[in-house]
Amino acid sequence: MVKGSDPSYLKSLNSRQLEAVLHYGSPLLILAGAGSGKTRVITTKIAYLVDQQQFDPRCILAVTFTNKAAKEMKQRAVALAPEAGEVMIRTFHSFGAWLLRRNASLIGLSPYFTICDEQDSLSLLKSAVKDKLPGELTGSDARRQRKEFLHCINRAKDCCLGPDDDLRSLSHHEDLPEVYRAYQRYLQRSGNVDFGDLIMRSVQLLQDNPEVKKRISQRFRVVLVDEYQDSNIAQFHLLDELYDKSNYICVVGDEDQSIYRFRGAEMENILNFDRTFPGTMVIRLEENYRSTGNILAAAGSVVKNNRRRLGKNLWTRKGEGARILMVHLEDQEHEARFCSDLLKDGGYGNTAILYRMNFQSRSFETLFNRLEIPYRVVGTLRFYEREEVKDALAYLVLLLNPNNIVAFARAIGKPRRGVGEKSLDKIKAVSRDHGMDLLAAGKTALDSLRGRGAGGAEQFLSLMDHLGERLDKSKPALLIKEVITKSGLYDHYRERDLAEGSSRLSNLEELVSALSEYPAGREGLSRYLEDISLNSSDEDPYETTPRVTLITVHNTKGLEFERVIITGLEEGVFPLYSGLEESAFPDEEELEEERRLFYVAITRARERLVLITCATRKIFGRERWQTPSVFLDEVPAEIMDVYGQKSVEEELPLGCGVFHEQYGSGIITRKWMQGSEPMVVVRFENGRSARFCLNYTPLERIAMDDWS
DNA sequence: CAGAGCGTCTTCCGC
DNA sequence: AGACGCTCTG
Repeated sequence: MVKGSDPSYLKSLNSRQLEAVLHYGSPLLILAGAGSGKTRVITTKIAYLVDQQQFDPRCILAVTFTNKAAKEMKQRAVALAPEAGEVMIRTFHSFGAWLLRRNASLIGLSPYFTICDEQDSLSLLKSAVKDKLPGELTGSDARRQRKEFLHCINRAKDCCLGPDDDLRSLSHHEDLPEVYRAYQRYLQRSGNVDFGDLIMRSVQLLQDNPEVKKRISQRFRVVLVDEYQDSNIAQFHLLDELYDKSNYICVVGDEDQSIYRFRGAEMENILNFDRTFPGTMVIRLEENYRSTGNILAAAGSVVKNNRRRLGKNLWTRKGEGARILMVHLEDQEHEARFCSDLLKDGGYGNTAILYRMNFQSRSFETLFNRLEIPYRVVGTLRFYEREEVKDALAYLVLLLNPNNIVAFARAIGKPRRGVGEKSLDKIKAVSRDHGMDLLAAGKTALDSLRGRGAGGAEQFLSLMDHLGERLDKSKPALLIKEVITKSGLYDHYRERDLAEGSSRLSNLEELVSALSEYPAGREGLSRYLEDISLNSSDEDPYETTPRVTLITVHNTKGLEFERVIITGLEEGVFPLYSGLEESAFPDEEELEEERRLFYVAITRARERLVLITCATRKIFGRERWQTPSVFLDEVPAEIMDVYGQKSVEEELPLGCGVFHEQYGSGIITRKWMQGSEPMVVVRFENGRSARFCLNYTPLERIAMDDWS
């Protein structure tokens, strides 16, 4: 079986990596530290299986976390062994979509079902709740409540729980089951699934249809999972359904990099893997090829404060490298200015500026635009989430799936045709009562529509008829072109561009060219729609000028940069306090997740690491005092250089003990800015409180033990 | 039914 | 500070 000599790609591996590549048989857990050559191991393993072990590539399934990672994995595997091109490499969600489409009829869906994003989900939920609980959710906080419900529903799906299951661990809201049920019914009727459904319904499909399960688990003899630390319970179930004792399963992950708890990731999956799959072999990859010694020391010293971990020790053959730079600044404008100063060395392409929340990019963008520093912002406003793009696509979505309520409402209402809520409700009612799709229902309801609505609806429906006739013959690019011109969207957006100085028309042109790569007919269109709904990053591959990268920490997963600047290292920002109240400190689990996030951020750096903390920051349009992140204390002082001084604020954070010459010892209970004057309220030992301006009143910081 | 004007509440992270 | 949704008016 095995060819005469080892292929060259095995020779460059270290012994642990080699062991992981060659292993076969029992379940395998690879604990791969940051920068330990994880992707290389997986791709080599794939290549080895198809190239040396003569596995049929179609028997191998590799699951990644992002489409970008999937793409990269395939490229690298193919570079090692061309046969790997046939291996199925997908994200969990994309695999779910594949499985559901092939078996759509078994679960009462058209194979052309559409995957809805959060916006679509919210609007579906709105209609569902309106029918179900009239008047219930119409208050001023209706939107907030819908979001809350949707959040719970998503979490339920992450756990594979349906509306009839016990949901009390998620929310005690008594309406949740009913809202969930109504929402699911709406999704089904509308021919939609959401992200959670892609996994949950796949699990159900396999559980309810033994013959499908048998077929699938016989096909995929080898299942590889990357980023296993971020899998959720539903994904675990899916894996469990695919698993068969005669199959080979291998998961790769790093519990220290588990950063998606907020959307249902379950660290227990990786922590318990060896118990769940008896006979598991565990291999640790601890040699780091990315970062200098000092950077690894910082990372290790931070993450060792976490209790929930399996533990590993990263090491490197590189030297200590440069010291870590820690910077105290006044506010986010100074933060941006400091970064621009660092960039005077011209290292645009080698530098990434990391932040916890997307909106933090603003101060950098403003300044960099002014200074003409080239930058790219990773992962904001996706192209297909733009209003005009969604508008045009709604017509095509509706062609493929004429039950799609969201797309129907969007398309018939944009541009304005005089069809409003009333007319729409009539059409929906006809569709429901007569069991016809929305386009057919529209025609039936035409007679009963009054006034402006009638003419508009008729015009719209005849356009859809015309497009429908061409659906199977025309290329998607031609169809969308026709949609844009004949629907009136072109005129609509030309006027708006003129009025607002925007460039939405050019986005529509971009849409046409994006579609031009897809083949004619339903299949091509359907493939395009799936690609855009599951693809997060659409980076321009023709990008050549070196640019600074502005990116959230979450988005840096799997990336590395020569120089990394982590900004906003302040209590409440990083670690983020999610509660609305200032006092909503994170619990231990949340804090550990934030710490892992910080760990991920640090380990993105190859050579240089800069940590920035500001004394004040504008949040929600209000200037707020900030306290340096607790994480900064966890980086060893002996490998850091400190720039800038601690401000008055940092020396006297909220809650610290202070001494006043006259009044004695007390504690700071409030802080705010009065104009440019920093003010505090101190509660003294005798129980009395007093207000001071820090510029005029000397307060000495003391340890709390001194007086309490 | 559509657009203007106004009040609200917000924004973590993302497949 | 800005987006969004709701209300009011033509």
